[in-house]
Amino acid sequence: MDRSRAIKRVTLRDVAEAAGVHVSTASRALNPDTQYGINVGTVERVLEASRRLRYRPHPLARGLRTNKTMTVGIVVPNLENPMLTPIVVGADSVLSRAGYSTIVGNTDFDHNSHEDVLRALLERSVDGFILCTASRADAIVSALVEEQVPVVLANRVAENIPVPSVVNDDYTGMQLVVDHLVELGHTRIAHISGPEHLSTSVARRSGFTSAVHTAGLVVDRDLIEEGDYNVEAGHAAALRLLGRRGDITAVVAANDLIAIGVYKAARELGRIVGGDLSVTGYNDLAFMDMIDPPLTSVRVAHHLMGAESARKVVSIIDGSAPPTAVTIQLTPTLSVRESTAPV
Amino acid sequence: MDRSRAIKRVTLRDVAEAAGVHVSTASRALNPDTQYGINVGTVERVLEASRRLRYRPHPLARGLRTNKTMTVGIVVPNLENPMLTPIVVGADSVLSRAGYSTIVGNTDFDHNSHEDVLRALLERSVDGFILCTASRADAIVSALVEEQVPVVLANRVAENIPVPSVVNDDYTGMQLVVDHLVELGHTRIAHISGPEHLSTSVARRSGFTSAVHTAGLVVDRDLIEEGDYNVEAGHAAALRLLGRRGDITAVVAANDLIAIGVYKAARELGRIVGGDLSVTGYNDLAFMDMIDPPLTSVRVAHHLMGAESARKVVSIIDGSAPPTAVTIQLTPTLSVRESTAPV
DNA sequence: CTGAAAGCGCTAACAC
DNA sequence: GTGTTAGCGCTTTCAG
Repeated sequence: MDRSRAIKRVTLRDVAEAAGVHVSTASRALNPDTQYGINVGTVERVLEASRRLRYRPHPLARGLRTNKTMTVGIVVPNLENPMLTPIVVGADSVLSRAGYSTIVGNTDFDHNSHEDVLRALLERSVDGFILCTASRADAIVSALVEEQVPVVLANRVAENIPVPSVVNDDYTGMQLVVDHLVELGHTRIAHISGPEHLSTSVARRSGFTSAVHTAGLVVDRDLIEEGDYNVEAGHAAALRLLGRRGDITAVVAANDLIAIGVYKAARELGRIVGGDLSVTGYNDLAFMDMIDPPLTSVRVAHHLMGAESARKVVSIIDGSAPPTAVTIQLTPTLSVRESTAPV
Repeated sequence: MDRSRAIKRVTLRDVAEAAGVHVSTASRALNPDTQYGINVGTVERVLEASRRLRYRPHPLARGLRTNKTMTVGIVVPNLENPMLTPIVVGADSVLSRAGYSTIVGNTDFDHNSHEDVLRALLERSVDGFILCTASRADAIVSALVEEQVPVVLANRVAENIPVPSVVNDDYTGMQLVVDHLVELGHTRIAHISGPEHLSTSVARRSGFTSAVHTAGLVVDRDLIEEGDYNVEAGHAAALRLLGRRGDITAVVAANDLIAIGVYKAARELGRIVGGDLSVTGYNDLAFMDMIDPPLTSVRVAHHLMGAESARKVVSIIDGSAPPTAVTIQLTPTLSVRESTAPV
């Protein structure tokens, strides 16, 4: 019984008594924002006592008073997707350094709805959110922002919602890919995009078409397919694409999972990836250099994305920055590997 | 200002007033454990009011009183390791269903020490821990257990510490691997183990030697190398191993990352994986079926591992099970792929 | 500059 | 059965 109290807590009261002052004085002495009006000697005594007794403020008690919990929720569509963990880790790194704890919310598993997960976190009184789950028109995000909850979007943006976002420059990423393929001599370049309701899909798709256009190539409507961001959808889309257009020499996939689906389809159709068919991915997940053939992919600064999102949400929470609708864009690079080859 | 209060909280007081009873009565009526001694009519009225006002108890206030926060900390050595996320997701799924929130602690990044992370979580008043970070002789885990903090170990066990664990049956997993190789006719089978201070390394290694022995083969000392659980260590160990023993036809790696390191070494030495050299991994990470050649690996029920750990820690927290030193072993299976072939 | 007192929202003795 | 009271540990008026 009373297990969690086995380590008896040192309270502010203990510190105050040890320093020979009142609790309220101790409280003020310990808080940098309020210790300005306290005798230096008193402050020193309280600090010393606090150190000696190893005092740690009780987060719940403090939270109850201040209505701040020093936790932020980071919500991801699927923690098992290896593109999301670096974002979480990057965010957690910054947050923990700033004294915040990170609560991870996973939406896809168990069919937890996005809204349920957010509600649950909100009830837990998180101080703010980093959302990797926004769709382009996201009513839930919109509601959150309207309720003045500190929110930062990562990876995806939402349209017409005044909220800061930290994303990859997907448009530029696609330019890199297309330029690379054009340099290799490709002229029939296809694209398998992600679902239209996600901003990444749209940005990558328009980056693709614009780059193809700039290269002086035709952007044929039937060179574009849409699929979900997973292997199966990539597989199906590639079968459709390569089935109806035998002249395609390169497929630009909107992410690595789709690219892997393309690999499977190519194998079934007797096409050689890195031989008569070039394939590119996006995100440059771990192991993409180990698959067969190693995948040319756009490297995204996911750690930085998480870190920047965290910095942003912290500054909004502590009021040092307004929650304005800015978008921080991170610059991608291209990892060229054997899945792309000259025509 | 006062952003987080934008959504004005409905308090128990509001519910009590709406139901025409005292707060304490409302509290009792709402708590299944205490509503036994309350008029059914009263209970009904309170419940109705609570529903109507959308009352949600304030977790901090409740936690301050009860010294329970309904959060558990799950600590992993590296969230970006794809073998750990399914454990986290499996645990989170069970925990959230039981009303708990999950706080993830990541130890490796930023050189956060194991102890620092645990202390931080403990100060946040988590109700219990799921640790994927235990070493065989872990003083920190030992201290935690002594302080009567509810702890469950996942994936790895600690020796001589009375604490429940949920792990894979690594011994059996290795039997599967060795039996498979022996069936293919291999007689010079090498092993690259993980670091000795981790229980998984020891279990897999002894499973390996015992199975080799059972098959009537010699367990040569110089057929075994030790390395960390990562690609570089696997690479280095494989170079040493294959360098000194040219007759090796199969390498059993203690995990998939080591196996990938073996792939690299084999390539450098002109050996063909799946041809004149068979290689096996352990964990069967995502994409291991897509690398070149597809890796034969031991499939571990990571989701289940997380889920079982969560069930266990919850039952310890709520007192329905004692924190006895039991070990739950999960049965692995073998995913046979092209990295293993007849001699 | 510091102490006293109130109270965040809740639960749990203790009355009646 | 239900109300009264106290208090979890902290911050923050308000006095002095």
